[in-house]
Formats: sequence, C-alpha cells, structure tokens
Amino acid sequence: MQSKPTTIKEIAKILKISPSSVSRGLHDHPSIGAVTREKIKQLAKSLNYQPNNAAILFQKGKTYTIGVILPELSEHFFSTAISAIEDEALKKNYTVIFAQSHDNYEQEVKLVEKMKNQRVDGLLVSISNDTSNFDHFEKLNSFNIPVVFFDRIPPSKNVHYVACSLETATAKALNYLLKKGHRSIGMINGPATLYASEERKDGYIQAINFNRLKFDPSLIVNCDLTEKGTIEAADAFLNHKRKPTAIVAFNDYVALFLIKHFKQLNVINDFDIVSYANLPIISYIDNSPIASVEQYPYVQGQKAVNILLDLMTNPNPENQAFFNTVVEADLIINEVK
Amino acid sequence: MQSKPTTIKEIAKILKISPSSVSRGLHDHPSIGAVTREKIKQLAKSLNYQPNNAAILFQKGKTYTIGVILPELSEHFFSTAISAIEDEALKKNYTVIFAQSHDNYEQEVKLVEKMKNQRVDGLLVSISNDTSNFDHFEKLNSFNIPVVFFDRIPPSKNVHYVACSLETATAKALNYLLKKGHRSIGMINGPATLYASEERKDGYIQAINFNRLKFDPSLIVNCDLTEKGTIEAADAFLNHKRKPTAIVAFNDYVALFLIKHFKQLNVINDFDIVSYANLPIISYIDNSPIASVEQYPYVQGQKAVNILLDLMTNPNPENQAFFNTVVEADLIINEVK
DNA sequence: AAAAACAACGCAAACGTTTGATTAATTTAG
DNA sequence: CTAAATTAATCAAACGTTTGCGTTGTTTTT
Repeated sequence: MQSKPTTIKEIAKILKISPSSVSRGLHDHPSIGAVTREKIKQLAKSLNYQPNNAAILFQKGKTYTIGVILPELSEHFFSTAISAIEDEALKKNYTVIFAQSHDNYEQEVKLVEKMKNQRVDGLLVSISNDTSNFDHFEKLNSFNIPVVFFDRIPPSKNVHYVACSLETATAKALNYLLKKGHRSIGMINGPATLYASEERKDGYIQAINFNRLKFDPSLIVNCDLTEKGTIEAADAFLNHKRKPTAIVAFNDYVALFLIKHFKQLNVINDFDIVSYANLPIISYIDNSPIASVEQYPYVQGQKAVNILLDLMTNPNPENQAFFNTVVEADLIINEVK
Repeated sequence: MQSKPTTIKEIAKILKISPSSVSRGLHDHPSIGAVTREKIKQLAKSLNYQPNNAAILFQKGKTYTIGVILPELSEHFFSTAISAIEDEALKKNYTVIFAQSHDNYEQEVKLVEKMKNQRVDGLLVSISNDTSNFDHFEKLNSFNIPVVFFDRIPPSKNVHYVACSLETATAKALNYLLKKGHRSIGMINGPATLYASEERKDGYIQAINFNRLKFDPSLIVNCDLTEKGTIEAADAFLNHKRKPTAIVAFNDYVALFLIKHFKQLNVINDFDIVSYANLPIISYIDNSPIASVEQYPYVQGQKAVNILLDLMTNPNPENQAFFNTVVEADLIINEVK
C-alpha cells in the first residue's frame, strides 16, 4: 500500500512528452500549446500530482521558509505575534520555522547559525534580554538573508524593525496619571541594559518635563522582573520619602506580582497601577491595573512579516534604506478597580 | 560581498579528490583513510562549510521536519506544548513547522494536505473542535507519514496518542468537592460532540456512582464555551431546583467568564469552582477556582514528539500496535478564595 | 519564393549530496 | 610467488524540477 507521490517524469512518460514540457505546462508557460497544457493539467490532477517541494527548493536555491527567533513562545505577546506571522506567511505560501532563545544570548547565537544552515530566506527576530552584541545578525548580511526585528529591537536605527514607541506610550501613561492628579509616580523599570527600559525612562522624563514638574530619579527603580525583584522594588516605594500614589509596572507580569504583594500588605487601594502588555486575562482580576499599554503583537507580527517578504523579493542593495516601522501603542483604560 | 556557501565540490577541487570522498570523509566512512579524512575536515572547517540542507533533504527524500497542527497557538496550553515540542525536536536536530486550524475543520483538512505536500516526516495534531471525521489523517497512512495526536484526540484507540484521562481527572475533582461536603455539583461541559465533553461527563458520573449518590443529568449542561454561553449555563444553575453549591467549569476561560458573572450578581461566595487547565494567571485572580486540573502541556508535548520520532525511525509495519499514552492529570488545589 | 517570425516542444545541464558498484594499489595468506 | 583479501579512493547515477538553448515545422511578411 506504499503510495509513492506522482512525479513530473511519470506524467511525461504517460503523455509521451518531455518532463520539461510538463513543467512548463503546469506553469502556464506560453510555449506550450493550449491542448497539451490542458492534457497535462488534467492528468496531473487525476494522479493527484503534488510538486516535490524539496526538489524545487533545492533547485531554486530558495526555501520559501522564514525563520522566527523569539525569547519565549509561551508568553502571550509572542504566541500572538507568531500566530499572526504564521497566518500571514501561509497566505503567501511561505513556511515558518521558529525557535526560542529562552532569553539566552548563546542560545540565540546558535539559533541564528542554525537558521542560516537551514537556509531560511529571511529571519524575524525579537531579541533576547541578555543580548547586547549583534554580530551574529550582521553575518547574515553577506549571505543575503534579510532580518527584520520586532518588538524587542536593537538600539540601532540601521536595521529593519517594527516596534512600538515605548517612549511615547510611557509618556501617554504618565500624562494619564498626572491628569488624574497623581504627583508622585513610581516606575518599576526593567534592567538598565534593556533598550526597552531606556525608552520607558525617557518617556517618563519627557512627560514630567512637558508638565513642568521636577523629575525625581529615585522614583524609577530597576528590577530584574522576577517576583522577588518586584517585591523589593515595591517595598522601596512604600518606604519612599515621597511615597508614590501611582506605579507604572514594566509589564503585566510585574504588575501581577505587585498587586499580589500589595494585597497581602493590604495597601492595594493606596495605588493606581498602570502596566504594559494588556494581557486579556488582566481584565478578570480584581484591583487590576487601571490602564495598560497595548503593544499590538498581532499587528507587529503582520507588519514585520510583510516587510520581510518585501525584502526577500526586492533585495535591498547594500542596505541603503532601512524600514523603521513604529506601531502606535495605545493606552487602554480599564478603570474598574 | 555576496558570499556563496561552500560546497563539497569546492572542497573536493581544492584537495584534488572526488566529491564522494569528501562526503564520506565528513561522515567518517571507513573507506576513507585517516589522513585524508583529517585534511577534509580541516579544510571544511576553515572554509566554514555547511551542508546544503535542501540538497540533502531532497536526495534523502526525508525532510527532518515534523509538522504540528493545533487549534490556536495563542492559547497558553498550546503555546506551552509547542514550546516543548520545539525544544525536544531541536535536540534531535529536527525542525518544526506548525499551523493553526483555528478550530475549523476545513482549515484543518487543508493544513494536513499542505503538511503532506511539504513532505513532513511526521505529524503532531491536536484536533479542531469541529472535527468529527478523520479521513484526512487516514490518508497519511499510505504515504507513510506517522501521526501522533495529543491532548485533543480522536475517540478511537487505533491511533497513536498522548493525552490526559479527563475522566479520571474529573472524578478526582468531583471526589474533592464531595469530600468538602458539596452535594449538588453543577458542571458546565463543552459541546456534546467533543470527546473531551464525553470524558468529563463520564468522570462526573463515575464519581457520583462511586459515592453511591444519585446522578441528576440536569446538573450537567452543555455550553459552546463562549462568554454568552457560559452566562446562560450559569443562570440555569442559579434557577435550578437543587441549586448547586459547586461548579466544575470546562476550562479556565469558562471559569473566568463564570466568576466575572457571579461577581456581578454578587453570588460568587455561594459557589466553589473547579476548573481545568491551571493557567498560571489563575492564581492571581480573586475568587479564583479552588482547584484546577493540570494537564501538563509541556509533558504531553514532550511525550508526543518522542513517540513520533520513534515512529519515524522505526516505522510501524501495518499499524499493528498503537501508542496510547496517558499522562496523569493532577488536581491542583488552590484553596485561597 | 525566399526570408523572417513564430509556435510547440525536446535536449541536456544544473542544483549539492549520497551511495552502490568499480578500480587500483597494497597487503596478506597459502 | 601467485591468488585472495584488504584498503583507499573514484565513477556515475540518482533524487525531481527548472531553464537556456536548440530544433522542428508552420505561418506570416516582404
């Protein structure tokens, strides 16, 4: 019962024509007559001919595959993004392979290498948290493998990327809190090395300056994003000489740690909390953040993959121009508390 | 600066030996002398030779790729499972491609076809909610593409699968609630067509019988798993002549709808809720389910992919034996409320 | 009526690697 | 000292498809 898939050669033999004619017939090449073309197509259909992808890929030297490297697939943001990438790629008949760096620089380097060996036609990357060197991506240049970064992007403008302006988003969040009357606003920021932390800080300062207020650096604390780190940061605010009345959390996970901790201390009502990510689940919890920055993972994924497909079909000679796409992040108000 | 990857032919030319010798040298074939072998390996390394995968795949007729079809990647359960699959496959040097059925039967059929055309070496499937016909998987048999189902499995035993026994898990949940003194326990079940619904129902009945209680069928209501459907089911219980004091929800999402609704009606404290999935987030919400059935997506993914790899390397002649692996589900107690 | 254009198809090479069969050179056994 | 065995390498085919270039006839143009 071992069916072997039909090949072009077999069709050719049956029709007593050459394989090349069959190939051309199937691709509507003008040099094949209408009659033969139809005969070919009919027989192909009735034999359930399916082109051998491996053969085509090999002969064309393209794989019609795009690679995706991201930190952690089980995070909602990334699974949503990859869902978009997959949907979009499928439309254009591309295949997606992906891999997780688990926020580990060495792993990321290995994966880039693996993707290169797999001969992906292009790469989509959301960089690991402990990546500060980007040579492994530079290498791909000489192999003509375009790379588009999304969400977690390198600080350089000389790459293709899609991301939200977290600076703007943070300023929005700050303005919202200031308008609500808060005058001391704490921020639990990520590790200082992260570009995303820098952006948040800049947005914070920008909003403070814009409102002609005095910036107090001690109101921004760095945090390793673990539960333990969050609690330490929270306690620092509780003991702060200008105890904040609102806190901007690095993301919803941090916000959850924070809320849990504040509930235990029974001080949850002393704070308005604003966060990032806008996890769908967040609206179901009590004392949830009153607002969350929506970073639109699906849209980011879509745009990133489309830029990549564009780059793959119209190669960018000598990297003269870079696509820097900013997806406007929105502050989603969730004022139930 | 266009680097073309090094090929075996080039190495052969430089070393003035034949390509076949290079190939054999790289693979430690005994018929190549130690001296030549080392020369080959050295040159290969210094030229940064990377085998052209496409060529190898084509020539071997294998793709070293496994396909994964699942309903919705952004659901925590599935993103965790696929995370495991990816990790495990990477170890064995397999590549994973995946696609989402979005719980649509036609889409699933198409994807199976696409995977077949992509010539995946094996397939991992968690079936769509509206799939009741399995012919599209049967077809793969004749192409010698093994299929392993996980979590959402067909009702037949004549397939390879990895799943939890939801019957046992449900019985555990019921026993737990009965031991807590509940005598009227409602169940918001899924659509009657789902095998998973059947299992839950059986587990419910099993526990009731085991405890020599009388089974009241009206305490199990089917639900389409939407928020609207959940609210209807909940209201049915509120008006039930034997108003339940505990409710088993089909999964954590349903539980969230339910909790939200009960909170609005201010009756949340009248119920103990038990659910399935054990989303990490669930422990952060107030009035959360007092217990949740953990189905171990990571473990399921791991086992499924290992069974698949096993089947791919040791083909199962004529499908005489089927791997039916049951992962024990645990009832995680979360008694805070 | 010859030249040019065109339509419809075949030939053969190429993509990079693997592998069964073969050969040549060397060693061992009888 | 020849025959057999071993070692080390080569040859050539094969995987399925695409594509540049030829080769036929046939039709159109001058």
